[in-house]
Amino acid sequence: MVTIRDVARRVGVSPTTVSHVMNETRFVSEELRTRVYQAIGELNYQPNAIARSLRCKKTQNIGMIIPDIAYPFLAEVARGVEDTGFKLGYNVILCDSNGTLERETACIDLLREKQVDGIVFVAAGESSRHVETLIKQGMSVIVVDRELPGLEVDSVLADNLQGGYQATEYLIQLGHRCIGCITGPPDLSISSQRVSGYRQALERYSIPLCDELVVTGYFRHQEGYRAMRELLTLDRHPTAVFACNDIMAVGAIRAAKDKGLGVPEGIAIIGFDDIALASFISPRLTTVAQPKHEMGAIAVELLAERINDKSRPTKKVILPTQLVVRESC
Amino acid sequence: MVTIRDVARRVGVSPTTVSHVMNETRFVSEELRTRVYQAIGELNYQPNAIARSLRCKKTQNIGMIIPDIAYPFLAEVARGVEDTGFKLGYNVILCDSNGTLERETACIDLLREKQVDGIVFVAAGESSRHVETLIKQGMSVIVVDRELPGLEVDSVLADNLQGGYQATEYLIQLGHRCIGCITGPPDLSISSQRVSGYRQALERYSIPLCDELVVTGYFRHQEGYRAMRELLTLDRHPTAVFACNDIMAVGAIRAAKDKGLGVPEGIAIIGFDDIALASFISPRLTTVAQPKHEMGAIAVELLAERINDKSRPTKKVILPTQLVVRESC
DNA sequence: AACGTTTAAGCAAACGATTGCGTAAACGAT
DNA sequence: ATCGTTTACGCAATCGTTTGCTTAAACGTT
Repeated sequence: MVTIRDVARRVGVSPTTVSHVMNETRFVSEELRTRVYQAIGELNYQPNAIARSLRCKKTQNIGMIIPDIAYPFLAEVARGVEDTGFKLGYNVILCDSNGTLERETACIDLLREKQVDGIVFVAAGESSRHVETLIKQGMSVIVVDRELPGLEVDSVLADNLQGGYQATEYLIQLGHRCIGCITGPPDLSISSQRVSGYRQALERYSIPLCDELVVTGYFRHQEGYRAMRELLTLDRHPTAVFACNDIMAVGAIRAAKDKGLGVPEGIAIIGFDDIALASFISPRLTTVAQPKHEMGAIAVELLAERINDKSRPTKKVILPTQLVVRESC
Repeated sequence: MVTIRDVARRVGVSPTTVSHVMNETRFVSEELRTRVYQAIGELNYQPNAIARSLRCKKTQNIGMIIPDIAYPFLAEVARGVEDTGFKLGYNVILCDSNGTLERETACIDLLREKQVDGIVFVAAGESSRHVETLIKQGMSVIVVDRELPGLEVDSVLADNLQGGYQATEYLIQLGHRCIGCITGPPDLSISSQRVSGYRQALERYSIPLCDELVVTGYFRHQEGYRAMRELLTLDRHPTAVFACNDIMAVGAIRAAKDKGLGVPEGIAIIGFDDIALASFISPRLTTVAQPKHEMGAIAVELLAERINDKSRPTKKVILPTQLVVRESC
């Protein structure tokens, strides 16, 4: 491995000077500067980020803990994180928590050992204990797509309440009066917020809400499928369904069709997220879009701010959702 | 920050001893050992991986360069990588190359600076120049889902030829004689291999192949859509289409339906990859499955082998594909 | 000519771990 | 009692940078 010392030796200067020309951190004569750069080129020298990190006490790495990188919504958020992380000079260490608290804790420990400058956190559940201690220990953290109640922490998420309202209102405006809802995990506020939006819309239009029309689907295809079947066994089954994310909507459409119900003729279905495939499946999925890439981008920006100023007051940014009308309703 | 020295001081021993009890790298008396562990607990000490990396010249980090983490197939491979990386004690630094050679090179440089122990590489194109120099410089590399011609490098990929053959043969066995093919980027061998499989199957069953039935789709939804429209304008349009990946198949189904053609009644469509959503969309997608998670897992295993033995001969593992019959044909 | 000031660069100590070598104490053998 | 061995641990160098403190040389002022 070629080190800064090798470069220095070849030019006939001290490592100090080489360091200074590379970082432009103090004046070096034109002549030396060019000679240093030349030597760097000739030796194909690349600075050792590990050594620098040790000395400077920052790694320019951030961790990203997410429950499942193969979950389309998260993958797109991750793209945003990686993208603007790259722009801001950070690399991201990916940690898949598999949705379990256990792995989550293991990831946190690993990332601490690796001395990441900050952590982008999409929690598995909504338990905030470990995040709390993490922050107390001085780690910079940004929480994405989660509400960790009672925790002073930067966060970014979509306006799930509004989104749920938009979805439901749209269904109501189409004339539906019996509207089902397939929720995510009940302990996730992003899910319950969407459901609240659903309830508020019903209330606003004086439609009585009926508990058996709300069934939990845990944000997974299979569960969307199962939940829809359940809804369809109801004596007076819904004419429209709000699925709290797109992949459950896909599962729900599947279930409807399996029962001989066309979408949207037989039953209307609206999703949430607006994943890439939404506009291509059949029927094209009407859904509520979250600004996924932007969420990732803002997350990293907030995190960078926090890293550079531990004492700035926490921010919580809530991004608007947008109804995307296609064919499934 | 609490260092190994703090622990040593509190126990009244040298840092050496603390290091040795932590790494179990030489005998330390039972009594000291427990006292050290106790101090570690009390101080909430966590070793600094950066310092260790500097000294030991390995980081236990691997880089993963991929064109797009939001591409479902790659996301699932990435899960495999992250998963078994975790098991083998590696963290993965995610680098999205955006499919451009430029970003790819930038990622490589960054990862070298960060001193990763190895790189999991899903190339944007099939240019092997930078990978070649990377390897020459002593970096451990595993190439996934790509063939880099004329390069001595470990690699893992599915048997795309077989997969293309399976898909096409299945269509033929269903009675189709006029079969279209929507390909990936022409310069990607994984795509051209699938097309070769397609051609071989036609040949095997003595079906004349017709060039206008083969149109390039670049592996993207929109292109799948566009390509299908193109196929449907043909005088004698195909009765079945092999799309070289699932998301193009989804786009193709969309295009067929937009033309009033039902799937599979009007036209049969088969995909490739078997992404998670494939079994839930309508119609359920018949496709050729790649062992995505396994590919990621094997990639990391091979990479770990290579890291531990630079001189072992290169391996190229080719995983079998599997026809998954559902409803779209 | 003597002395301060500026300019351009080097010395050496960090950063926090690991590890080859050395050593004091205890023990056993003669 | 002497000497070799074993046991259980410490010393200090090292990994490759960065950076506070110095310094030699050049220059300007009186």
